[in-house]
Amino acid sequence: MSQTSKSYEKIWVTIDQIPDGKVASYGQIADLAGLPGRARLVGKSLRFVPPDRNVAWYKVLRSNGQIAFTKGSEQALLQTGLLQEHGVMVLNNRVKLAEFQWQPDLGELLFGLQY
DNA sequence: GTATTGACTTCAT
DNA sequence: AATGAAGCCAATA
Repeated sequence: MSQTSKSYEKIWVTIDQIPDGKVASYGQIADLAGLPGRARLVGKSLRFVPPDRNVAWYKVLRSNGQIAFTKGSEQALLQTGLLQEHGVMVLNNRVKLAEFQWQPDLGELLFGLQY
């Protein structure tokens, strides 16, 4: 097992903890996964997600609430649709973080990370 | 081994 | 609000 694949695992597990209707930023996920400063690694890892693993990549946004893809791109539109299906309002390629950013409490984190 | 790239973030214009 | 530079670090070439 390489160190990096373990990091990916932690990232994916962390993303799995984001409840429906909430979102998180790349940096936030990196921090919660025990990888402070590795925001870009989170983005990387999402390209490496195996197909058989369901990771809610669409709940991960930039630190300012914007979708990471170019506005109008196919991926951005897809992500927008998925977010809205899950109860997150998306306006002009952005989410209002004040309302929708995930604020994890200790209970949720411990429950998720024990696996 | 060096160089470039990017699903990022922050600070400064 | 918009844009750009710098910092960042693992993956690629």
